[in-house]
Amino acid sequence: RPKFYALEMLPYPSGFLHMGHVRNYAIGDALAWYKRLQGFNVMHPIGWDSFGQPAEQAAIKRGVNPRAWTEENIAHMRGQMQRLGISYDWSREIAAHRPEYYKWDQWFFLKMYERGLAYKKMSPVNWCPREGTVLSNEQSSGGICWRCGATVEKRDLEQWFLRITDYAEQLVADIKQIEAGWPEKVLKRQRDWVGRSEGAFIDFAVKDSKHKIRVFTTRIDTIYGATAVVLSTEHPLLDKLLAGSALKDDVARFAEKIRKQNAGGGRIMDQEEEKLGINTGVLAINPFSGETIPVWVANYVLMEYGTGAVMSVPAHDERDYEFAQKYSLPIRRVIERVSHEQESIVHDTLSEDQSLAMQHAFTDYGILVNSGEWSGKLSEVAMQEMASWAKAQGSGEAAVTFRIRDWGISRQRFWGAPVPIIYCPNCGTVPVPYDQLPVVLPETAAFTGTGESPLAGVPEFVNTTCPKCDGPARRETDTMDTFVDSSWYFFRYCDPRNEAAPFDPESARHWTPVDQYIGGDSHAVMHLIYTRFWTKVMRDLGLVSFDEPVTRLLTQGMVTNRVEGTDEWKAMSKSLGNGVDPDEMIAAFGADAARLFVLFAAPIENELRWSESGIEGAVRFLRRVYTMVWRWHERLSNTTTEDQSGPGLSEPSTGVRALRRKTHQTIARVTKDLEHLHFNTNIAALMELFNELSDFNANPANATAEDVFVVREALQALVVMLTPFAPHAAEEMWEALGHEGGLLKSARWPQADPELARSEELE
RNA sequence: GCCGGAGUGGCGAAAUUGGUAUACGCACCAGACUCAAAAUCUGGCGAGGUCAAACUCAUGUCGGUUCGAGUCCGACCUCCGGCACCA
Repeated sequence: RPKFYALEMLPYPSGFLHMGHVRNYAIGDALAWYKRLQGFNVMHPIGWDSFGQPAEQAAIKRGVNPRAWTEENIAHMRGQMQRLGISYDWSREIAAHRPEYYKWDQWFFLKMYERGLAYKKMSPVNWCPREGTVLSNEQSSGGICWRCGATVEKRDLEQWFLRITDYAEQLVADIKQIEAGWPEKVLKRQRDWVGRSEGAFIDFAVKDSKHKIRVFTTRIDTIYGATAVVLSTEHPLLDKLLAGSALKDDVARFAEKIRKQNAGGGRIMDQEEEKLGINTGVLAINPFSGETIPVWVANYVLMEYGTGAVMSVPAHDERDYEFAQKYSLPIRRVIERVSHEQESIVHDTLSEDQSLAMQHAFTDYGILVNSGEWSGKLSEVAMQEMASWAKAQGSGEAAVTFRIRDWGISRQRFWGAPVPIIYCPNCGTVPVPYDQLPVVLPETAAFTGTGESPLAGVPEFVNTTCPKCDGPARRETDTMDTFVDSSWYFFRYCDPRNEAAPFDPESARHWTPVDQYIGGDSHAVMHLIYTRFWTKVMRDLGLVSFDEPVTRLLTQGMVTNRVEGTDEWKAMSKSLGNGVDPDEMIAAFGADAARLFVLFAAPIENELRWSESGIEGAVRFLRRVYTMVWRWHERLSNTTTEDQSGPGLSEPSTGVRALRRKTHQTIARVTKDLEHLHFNTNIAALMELFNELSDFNANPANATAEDVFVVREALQALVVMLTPFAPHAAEEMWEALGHEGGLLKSARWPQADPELARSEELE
């Protein structure tokens, strides 16, 4: 049978399912059931993202053992999933905190280390003071901790990184392979995050010096308008350029002030921030015009992007314009607007007045003016030619830069996969040999919460022997970011008990890529970028043969509830007191009604507003269908050949024709909508079919053979099509209709007869 | 500021390629059943208008294309989300 891989995002075992999980799993299970009934061989696995901060926080605050705490949570949540009746293949269950899983995190780390993709460097890292740990760039976006919201600080630490920047180009280019199946808003955020930008590096020679300042620009066509070169306060050339200068101390003081503002409190500057700068007294030479322009240092130039230096073109860049206004730097216009009527007209000269009259930077493309031999050319043309010219002159080249930076995976935490590295006084940094994996976490450690790696306080872990020289050595005490665990877990499901490899490539060839992945869009950049990166690394290791791990992605909306005493709908949470306990819902209404409601109440990508009366409506519907099935139970389960022969040769009655038409129209509509995951309209269609059945109003006691036939046809279709949304009820009703061995054995997804589904008008 | 997405009853929402706007459900109203209530069943339910109908007006606003526009085009308004000195 053809395979289908339906996957929901790996949950963190916090201890309790919330309604967002219920929605997620109801969607995945509906799809899994639909595909099974269509004859697919469906893999529908689940597991646990069981490393991470909360277990450690529980250990710090309440002294519990993180492993025991985690296992208890998993046991409880597994029970909740089973009460919901999600059809998972429990034989494939995995958990990230178990050595048989994280052994392979370490294995991948070593493979990357061998290939130079994992490396260590001293680096200013994003530091969350509240949690006492390092965060990745993604996790500290906007200068606040993604988990606790604390303001992130900068600290210098030796950190392990994965070279995701080596794959930046592919992470953008390969989007075209998945754009048909992924939501545009996710792809957009990924593109933004990778931040690919085409432009050029240009070298400005420094007057009376052998040094050159390299800038990055996307607008080389504006270079004749450059009236300054501006460096970041962190720029490494700064000290050399200022050696012996009278202004040296002033500049150093300025840089220190800015550094304090930015690092202290970790605040990321925004556009409202005032631009501050200082003239270094150094002069640079524009390689195009030969003009000499001043070199400034300013707070608005970021060291982390491009080269940490820019050419300042106030006439054609808003930031440079603002900076020039403040410090009275010249503003020289070198691009003129092109209008369609006058595309051939060149404005070669502009008066000084016109330039000074600019109220804003003109940032569009246009025609170059006051640009020497390039005057009169269109921006698009000039950019290419000027980059080539610069290269020929040895003063630059066309270049592509990216915003994404390498993935820092070091965490000064206990509850994670240990980085499999040993430091030997003689041999230096030594990778743990593969046959010594896994590097097992000790049972416990001292949880001080101070930010020191807890593993550093466990001598029997730290002290080891060097694999190379057998001398005494120390283990690395950092653990890995938990996003490592979730970057490849769905490959492990294919072959979860393999002890010789993360998975057998054969089994991955069969099951992957994932046909449908379902989860919240909060993972649009972090998890979904990392897992795409990891897949490309696995491809280069020969483990998989494709570039992209997920063919179709669905991002579900949040489940919200009214906050007591307000008109606000917010995501359910304990602190707001607007949470709904899935177990209580199951106890009060049943798992099927809860699942039916969350799928019916809104399109899955929309926010879902919780409603008690809504779920009661789902109960009512299921009860009505039940009642009808039981009314017909006896007549339908005592099948005679006559009953199954169809409406015979006689002219069918209007009512019979109408019911059959509705039945087949519904089958066609539901089948089509399910392919597009429009569960809300599917369920509405099933309700319509049921209403039509009610209107048909035949009495089982004296129904004709024809009546029995059409009622059976309609009820069977209804029950089978209800299975993805209410599997328990459907199973029971299927048996009541006279079938033995259950739905999976005796039921198939119904087929629509287009002839019967044809609308009345056409007859 | 830039980039996405969305505006349809009291509410969640439907509406193939432009072709009966408001399917389905919730809430509400009336009736049946009941001593009564709940549950259940039946009917009603965009607004105005009428005994009832006819009719008029309604898919954020203003224009346009078309025999015909929720849907297409132009301008604008509002809300939600993302990014935010990325050169």
